[in-house]
Amino acid sequence: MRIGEVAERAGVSAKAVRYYESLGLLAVDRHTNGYRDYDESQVELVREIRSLGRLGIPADDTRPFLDCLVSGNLRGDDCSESVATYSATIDELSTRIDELSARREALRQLRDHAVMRGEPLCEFSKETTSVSHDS
Amino acid sequence: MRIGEVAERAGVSAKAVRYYESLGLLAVDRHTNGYRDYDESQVELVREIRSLGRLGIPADDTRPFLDCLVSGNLRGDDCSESVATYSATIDELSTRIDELSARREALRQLRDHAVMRGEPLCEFSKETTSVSHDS
DNA sequence: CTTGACCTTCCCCTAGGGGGCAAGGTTTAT
DNA sequence: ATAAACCTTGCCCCCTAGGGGAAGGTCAAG
Repeated sequence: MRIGEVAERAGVSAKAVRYYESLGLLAVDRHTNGYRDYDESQVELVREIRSLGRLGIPADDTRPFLDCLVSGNLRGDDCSESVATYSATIDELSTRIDELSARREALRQLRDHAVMRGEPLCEFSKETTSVSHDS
Repeated sequence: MRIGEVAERAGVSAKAVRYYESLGLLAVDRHTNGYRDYDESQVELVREIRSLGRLGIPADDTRPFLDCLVSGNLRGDDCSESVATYSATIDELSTRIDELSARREALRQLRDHAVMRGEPLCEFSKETTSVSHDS
């Protein structure tokens, strides 16, 4: 099977498949004319990389799942290393979410203070102040 | 003033200062020997870029704040364009936080299902199952 | 004169590919 | 046989926000 068919069946671009290979995630045979030659199991591997990518797991961190599949397991997460990767990714996401939430809160304060300085001391501002949903 | 002093006083690296210039955020004079020559106000601009960066506002999006300062305002957010940038950044952060939260929830489900498959049908598993704080 | 601190430009690196180009292989239709 | 159409190959540049380092110019002090 050539790269175009693999890409289509896995739902990614041929460029992405070559990129995964460049990361060492796929060991690809070559035809006599230099074309890459894939088999069915590698379509599954590309799908695994892709679906983990959608979950925010970087391609470089998918090796446990790929090894798990290559070892004969039906699912990439049927190995303890894969589950550990899940947990590590969850922790990283939590850290990231906390950071972004703190930034958002800081920005809201800055914005509110700026708006207050911009509309200073309007005694009857209740009528003109927007009460709509805040962003 | 040369770049090293600007960098030190603004709390960034000289590389960062050159990078800001390459983005068109700073208009920098040159000495006769080719060295960049800065004045006090540009230290303030670099500080503004840096502090906005810490809030998650990309350097490229700091122009309203810099223009506001250059126009003579004491604060970079004393202009409506700056406040609009605050709001836009808040919205982007909210979108990003929602995405990450959804990913985290999906990962938790996958992890929990994987763990259940890995420890199948343990009738007296209550004693051995960890009750500690989940990650 | 030389050392050391500081400056300059230039190039490669990050994650995950996207876009594009020139060259060459394959297949099908005429 | 050949042309069109499509596929594949490698290669290079692009994105963040600079970091690291090379190769070399400039200046003050010893």
